[in-house]
Amino acid sequence: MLESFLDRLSQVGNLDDLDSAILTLSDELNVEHVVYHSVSSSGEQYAVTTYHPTWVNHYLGNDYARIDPVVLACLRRFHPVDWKRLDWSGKATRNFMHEAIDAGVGSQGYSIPIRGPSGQFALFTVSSRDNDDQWTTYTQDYTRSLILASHFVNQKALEIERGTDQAEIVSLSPRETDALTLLALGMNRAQAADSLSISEHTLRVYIESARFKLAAMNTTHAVARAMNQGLLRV
Amino acid sequence: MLESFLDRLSQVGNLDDLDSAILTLSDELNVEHVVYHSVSSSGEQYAVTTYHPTWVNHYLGNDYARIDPVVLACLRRFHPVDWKRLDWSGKATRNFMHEAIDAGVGSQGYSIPIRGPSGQFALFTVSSRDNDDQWTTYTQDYTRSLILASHFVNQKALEIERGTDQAEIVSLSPRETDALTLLALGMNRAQAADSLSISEHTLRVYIESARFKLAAMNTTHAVARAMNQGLLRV
DNA sequence: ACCCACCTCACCATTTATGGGGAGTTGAAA
DNA sequence: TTTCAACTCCCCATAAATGGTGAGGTGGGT
Repeated sequence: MLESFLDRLSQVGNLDDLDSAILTLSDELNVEHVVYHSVSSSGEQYAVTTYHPTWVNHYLGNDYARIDPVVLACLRRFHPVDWKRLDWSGKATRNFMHEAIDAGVGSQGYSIPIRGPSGQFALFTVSSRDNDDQWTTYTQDYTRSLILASHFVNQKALEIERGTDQAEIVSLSPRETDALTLLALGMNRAQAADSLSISEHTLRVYIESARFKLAAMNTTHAVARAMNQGLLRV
Repeated sequence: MLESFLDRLSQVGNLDDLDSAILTLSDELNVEHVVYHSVSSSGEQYAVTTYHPTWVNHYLGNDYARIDPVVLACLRRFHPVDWKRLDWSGKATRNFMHEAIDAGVGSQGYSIPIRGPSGQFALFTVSSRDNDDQWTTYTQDYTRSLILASHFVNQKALEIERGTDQAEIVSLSPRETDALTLLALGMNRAQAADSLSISEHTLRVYIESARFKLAAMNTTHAVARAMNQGLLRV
């Protein structure tokens, strides 16, 4: 049922094309609203949505991603999230929910978390005003299509964002990886050096060269960047 | 074409069931070999494969994941990886490739990277001894099935894993998140405090309480753990 | 054959982070 | 209404990391 969308997606060459391709998804997937929102590790965001711009601005202006139960749940899960199974108790949360519904967001929703290299994180969401039964049927019928759509949309978005989908090629030497890994595990330099059976001085050299390669200001930064780039098996 | 597998998967209740369900995939997906390999942030590994145990042990014993171009590429990409498009030059790499082929791995392969919450990373791989043309046709026909299979296998694996070990739900306060985020971006305490318009002393309190919540030995460790648990939007 | 990336080791001075004390306000949940 | 978590501010002493500048050996790739 995604044929025409996937065909169209393969023709997409820039973000504008992608925008309009994604907007056709609400028809193809038979829902009222579609949202694709990606955040890269460098903080760049890309979002396409059928929501009203007023709501989008309100959401961003209030930094609602911090309290939005959908976002919070997706950050912790691999499974797609059905909105109605989340915890909507709490004052701020319920207030947010009412604002969202008033803004036409739809009371039913289904969100798929997507994770890419270098700490990229994206959400693919569909929402409607169905009742519970309709929505249950819908999600059962469409789960696979939604997963595939989210996958291919994200793939295309990453492809466009950086020309290829290859992450920047920072490569650490084995020892540099060892050093950062042990530091990420909470050791100090003395412990890490001991664990690798090298002198603390030598360890420092690795940390410093890793810091340089990663263009990091300090050790914590280097570890954070290395983790974001999937360089550490912690 | 995945119907019977997905049916079977939904019945799976433990790792042994999952093992045998995955092993049926080579028939269902019409390939010689199937591999699912997951590494969680805490370092626990789970793997199922149709490869010969001798090869698996050899691979693990030599820590080949460090030089395996398939693994290295998947760590950097979102797109599935067709083995034949990788760079197999380099002495160690070519040596590894020959060993793999001799062990019956198959010269053609297709690997899908999968990322879950808390830094989980998994690979879903199929491989065969087809020639280039056969393989191109195969991957075109089966891409979607492979993506869906990888998704549902990983979903089930996480589900089982989570059932067995109670995932501790560490939650950081907004300020704690702010503090760790800025440190992860490379700021020192003075800069971070300045950026948040609070005193450096106050910032320290946040860092320390975050460190306590995360059971971290030091700031670097706290940032690493927070990132692994998807607590930071860096 | 040569180059370059990698691995290994050392000292000194300075900047930063950490450990251990306290204290007062606010706002939301039970 | 009480309780508790979160937010804000402060000092002192010590431990740890960083910046700068070295050097020498090995192995793989062009």
